[in-house]
Amino acid sequence: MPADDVTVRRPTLTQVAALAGVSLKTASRALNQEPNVAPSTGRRVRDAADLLGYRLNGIARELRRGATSALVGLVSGDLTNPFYSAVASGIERELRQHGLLLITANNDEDAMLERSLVDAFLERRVRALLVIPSADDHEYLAIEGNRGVPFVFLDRPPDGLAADAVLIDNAGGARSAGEHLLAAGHRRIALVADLARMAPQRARIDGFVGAMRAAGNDAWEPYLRTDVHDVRHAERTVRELLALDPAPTAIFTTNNRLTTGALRGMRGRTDPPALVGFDDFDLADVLGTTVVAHDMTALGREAARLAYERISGHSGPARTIVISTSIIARGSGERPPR
Amino acid sequence: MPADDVTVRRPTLTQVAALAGVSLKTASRALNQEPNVAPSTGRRVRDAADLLGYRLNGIARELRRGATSALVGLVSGDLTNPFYSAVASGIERELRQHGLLLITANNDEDAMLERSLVDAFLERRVRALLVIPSADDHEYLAIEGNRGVPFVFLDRPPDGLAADAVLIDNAGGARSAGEHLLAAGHRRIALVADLARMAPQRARIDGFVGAMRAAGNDAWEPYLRTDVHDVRHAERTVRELLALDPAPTAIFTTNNRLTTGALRGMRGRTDPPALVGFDDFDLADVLGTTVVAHDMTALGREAARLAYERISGHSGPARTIVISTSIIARGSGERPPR
DNA sequence: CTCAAGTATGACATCGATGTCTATACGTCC
DNA sequence: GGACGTATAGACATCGATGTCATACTTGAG
Repeated sequence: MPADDVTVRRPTLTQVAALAGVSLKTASRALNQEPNVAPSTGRRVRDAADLLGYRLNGIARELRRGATSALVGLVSGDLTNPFYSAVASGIERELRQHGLLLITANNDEDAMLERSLVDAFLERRVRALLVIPSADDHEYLAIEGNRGVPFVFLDRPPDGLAADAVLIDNAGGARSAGEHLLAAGHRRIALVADLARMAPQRARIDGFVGAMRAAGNDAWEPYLRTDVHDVRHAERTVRELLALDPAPTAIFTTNNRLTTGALRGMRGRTDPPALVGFDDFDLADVLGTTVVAHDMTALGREAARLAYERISGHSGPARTIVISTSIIARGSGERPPR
Repeated sequence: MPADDVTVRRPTLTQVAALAGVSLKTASRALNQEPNVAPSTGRRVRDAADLLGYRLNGIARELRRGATSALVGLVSGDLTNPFYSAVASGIERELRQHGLLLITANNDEDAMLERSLVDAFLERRVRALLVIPSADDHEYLAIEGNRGVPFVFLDRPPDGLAADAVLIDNAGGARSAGEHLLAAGHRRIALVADLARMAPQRARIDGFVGAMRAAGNDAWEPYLRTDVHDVRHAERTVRELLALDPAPTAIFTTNNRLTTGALRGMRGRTDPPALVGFDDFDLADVLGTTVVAHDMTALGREAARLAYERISGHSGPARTIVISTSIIARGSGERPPR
C-alpha cells in the first residue's frame, strides 16, 4: 500500500515528451502551436499530455521568458469598504482584457504593512503596481519606479515620487456640496471629515471651506469636525453636533463611512438636518440621501489603463487623471433650514 | 544619449556577487541569513545589493524550491457585491497570517470564464484554489484535486467532486425567516428568490417552504417568485406583488440584491408590507430592515483555514463547515399584517 | 540529376535562484 | 607536529520551460 502523504508531483513536459516518444523541444512546439510540427506528431504529444494530466508550469515559463509575470498588484485600504471594492472591480475587468491577473492585498491603512506588501509584490515581479496608499511618504518607491515597474496611485497622489495617478475631483466635489447647501438656505453647516492628514480629505475640507468663504459665510466655523475616522465616531460626533445650541441645520460628511455614521446619528429625529455625503452608496436612493457621486469603477478602469500603457512601453512624464463628481439630489440635501 | 526605450533589467544575484567579489552561492547565503558567512563578507554582499537596488527574483526561487508559489487563488462572482468582498477580505486576512497572498478574479457569473480563470490560476501554480462557483458542474476539477492542489468551495457546494466547502445554513436561515413572519401573524407571504438552479437559492426556498408547510399555511403559494436575478427585476417584481388583490402582507427576499430591489419597490408606500431579507447589509439598521444575518468574514476565514490545512499536508475526507445564521429584528420583519 | 530551399526534429544553453558536494584555511588537542 | 574538526567559500547540477542553432530528410526548380 502506498504511503498516504506522498505528494503527487505534476508531470513535466519532459515526461510528456518521453511518453510521446519525441524530444522535449518538439513537445514544447506541439503544445504551443508553433509551426513545423507534423500533424501526427502533434496529436501524439497532445494525447500524451492529456493522458498525464499535464499542465504548463507558468513559473518556469515566466522565468525563461523574461522573469516577469502576468500579474498586476493592487494594494488597497480595506476591501470591505465598497469604495475600494468598486475600484478593484474596475481594475480587474480592464486588466482581464489584456490577459493580466490582479493580485490584491489590504494594507489595513497601515503604512508599515503597505510597505511590506509592496515588497512582496515586487518580489513576485508584478508587471505593474497599483496603490491606494495609506503611507504618507512614497519616496522609497522611487528606485523601483526607475527599474521598469510602473506605479499608479489611486485616490491619493504620490508623495516624493513622480508617478501616474488617478484622482477624484475632491475639492470641486466638496465645493459643490457646500454651494448646494448654501443654495438651500443653510448657514450653520457642519463639516464632518476624516483624518485631515490624508490628501483627499484635506482637499475636500478645502473645497468646502472655499465655498463658504466665497459666499461670505462663517457660521459654519463652530461646526468643523475633523479626524473622525470610523462609523461609530461619526455617529457620536453627529449626535454631539445636534445637541449644540444653536445646532447646525445641515451636515456635510466627507466620505461614505462618515455618511453612514451620520445617518445612524440622525436616526429617529423628527427634524433631521440637511445632509450631503461625499461618495455615493447603495440604497442612498431608498434613504433619500443627497451625495457627491463619482464613478468608482471608472477610477479603477483608468488606473488599469494607465498601468497597461506603461507596461506596453509607453514612456513619458507622469500623468494625472481626475475623475469628475456630480451632485445627486435625493432629498436630504434639499431640506431647508429649520 | 541613450535610447529611451531600453528596458532597465533588474540586477541579478550574479551581479551582486561579482560586485562584492564573492561567488554566487556565497551571495545567496549572505542575503538569506544562512550560517557560515563571515560578518565582513555578509556586509560586503549586502552593500553591493543595496547599491545595485537588487531585489530577489521570487519566480526563480519558486521554480527552484518546488515550482509552487505562495499564492492562493479566489474565483468569485462579483467583487462589487458586498457579500463577495466581505468574504474576500476574510480570506485575505487569514492567508496573510501564513505569508500567503490572494489573487482574485471575477467570473462575472459566467461558467466558461470561471473555467478559464481556474486554468490561469493553476498554471500559475497556486497553492490552493478557493471558488465561489457559478458553474454547475465541477467535475473538470477532479483531476486537479488529486494532484495536490486543494480546492475549497464557498457558499455553494461542489458538484461532481469531493472537496472542502464552507456553506451558510441556508435552509435553517430561510426557515427561521418564514417562522418569524408567521409569528408576526402573516399568512400571505411572498417569496422573492434568485435563480432556483443555484443550490443556495434552492435551499433557501426549501427552508421557507418547509416553515410554511409545518405551520399548515398555504396562503403564500400564489406569491412565489423565483429566478429574479437582479435589483431592477426584484423592484419590478415587488411592485407587481403589491398591486395584486389580495396583496401579500409580507415579503421574504433571499439575498441582498433582492432585498435592495424590494426596498426600492416598496419606497414611498404608506402601508409597506413586512420584509425580511437574507444577508445583512450596511445601513439595514438605519432602514430598520429585519434580516437573516451570517458572518461573511468568518465564511472567508474558515475557507482560508481549510485551504491552509490542506496546504500544510492535512489529508483526509472532504470537510464541510456550515456558518450559522441569526435573525436580526429591526422593525420591518415585525410589522403586523394590515 | 543536382542543388537550394523548406520542413521536421533534436541537442544544448539559458532564465535566476538554491541544494549538494567539495576544497581550503585555521585552530585545537594530544 | 600531525590529525582532525569547524568555519568559510566556491563549483556544479538543478527546477521546467523556451530560444538558438544544427541536422536529417523532403521537395521542387532548372
